[in-house]
Amino acid sequence: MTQQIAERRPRLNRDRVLQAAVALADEVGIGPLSMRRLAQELDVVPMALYKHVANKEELLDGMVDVVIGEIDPPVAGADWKSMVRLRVLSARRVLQRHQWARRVLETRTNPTPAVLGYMDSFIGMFFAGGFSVDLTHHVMHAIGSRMWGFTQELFDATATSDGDAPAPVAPEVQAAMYQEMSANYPNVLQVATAASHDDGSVVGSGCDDQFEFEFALDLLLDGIERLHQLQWVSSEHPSL
Amino acid sequence: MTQQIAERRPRLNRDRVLQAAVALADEVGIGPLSMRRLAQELDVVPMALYKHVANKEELLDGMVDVVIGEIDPPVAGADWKSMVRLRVLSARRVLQRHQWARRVLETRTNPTPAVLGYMDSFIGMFFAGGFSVDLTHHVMHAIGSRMWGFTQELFDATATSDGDAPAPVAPEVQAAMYQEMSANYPNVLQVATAASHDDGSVVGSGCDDQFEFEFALDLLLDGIERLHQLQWVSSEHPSL
DNA sequence: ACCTGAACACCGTTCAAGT
DNA sequence: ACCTGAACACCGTTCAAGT
Repeated sequence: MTQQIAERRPRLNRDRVLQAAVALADEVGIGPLSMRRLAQELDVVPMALYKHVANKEELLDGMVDVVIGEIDPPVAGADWKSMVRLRVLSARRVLQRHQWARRVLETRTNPTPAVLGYMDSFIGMFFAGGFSVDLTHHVMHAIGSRMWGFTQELFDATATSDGDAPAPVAPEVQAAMYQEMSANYPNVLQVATAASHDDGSVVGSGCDDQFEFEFALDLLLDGIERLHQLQWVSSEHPSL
Repeated sequence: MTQQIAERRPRLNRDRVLQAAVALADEVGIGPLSMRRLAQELDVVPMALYKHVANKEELLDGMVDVVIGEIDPPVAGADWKSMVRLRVLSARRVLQRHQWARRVLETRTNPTPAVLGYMDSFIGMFFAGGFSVDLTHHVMHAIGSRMWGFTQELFDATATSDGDAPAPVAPEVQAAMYQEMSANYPNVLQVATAASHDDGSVVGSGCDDQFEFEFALDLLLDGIERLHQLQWVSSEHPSL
């Protein structure tokens, strides 16, 4: 009898905890994800989680590992540039499915095995392309978070803190914003309106995130290719 | 008499709150900065702060504004490339004095006037250099957080979460780490050792952050210069 | 071996009251 | 006009106890 009831809630284990945490974060965002809330979701008392995860930091580490596991492995038999490009765009798709993951990734203080594994195979793509260790090192820094398929966009319109849809702005408020912008930030306004001339909003970001991401990625990849062809070495510190 | 005592603790105002918050964050880090702790530092009950700052988010906004105020204005009469470069490096010095500011900046959900002002004058440097609105827009995205003098470095060794110095690693632990790295992450190890061959550590980042920052910055600036010279326009979407 | 309950030391913020 | 005190609804985590 009690066994029957127990079966309706299978034994907790690390994996079930992590999967539930990822699902919960996907649903409600990272802010409301607390140990207590997660426990509740699993029909368990908060302290039960601590048998499977040392503390909240380790929970977040585990969640990151789950997400990284979803990134495609490198495609075989292509040149380094397309391998890198495709991998980055795959990572991007994954991180976009788990909006919270970007921020959590940024707050990890030391890399988990999954993170190191990803970096290792990423570096391997440059090595396979004949890059020197030296150039590869600098290139990894230059690519930075783009390696994970995102860039640090301050104030990206899609990322509201509470996970709600952006609040609709009343027309008169929009007009007032426009006034203030044109008086104080004419350059910002010019760029913003040019970027969103085909959608209705004035200050909202009407620009194509994916295009911007690829623009910057290709700018970097082309620069990197040039350095590689020139057999650039850092010890000489020449102008690029 | 009571007036005498009151003079030893001058009236609170918004500026005093923000200055104290910045000083406290500089000292103890952003984690321990709570409304309660800040109030204590100001010899005041927590709720007293709420007369000068609507809530904690607004406090953080204000702190960001204080920091941005320390960035040098653009130097006059130089070409766009050196103007941008110098400004970014000035921002970098400021953000390095206030280590917490990077993370706080990243969590702002909508820009404060100081942020908009900085962006506006940043965009102005490209306009003054003859850039089209279109190219300027994409360039701003590509530069991203580098505009503020930092890049999103996951796991940078200087940023421990608690603000303590990195824990010293016992030699035998270091040896074990080396073993594990060479077995599982040979590429990471190769890059890491090459970068730190002149300092003692094996896995610690012995690389020159400033060099890496400028490497990536110049890679971008050179690519941007090339596009500008070619009068690149996004509507044609040519290969870069 | 795994889960529970009660407790501790924190948060940000509200409300009504004091001066 | 500004500051206070008590309270509320949350946190992560400890410890000792249950099964």
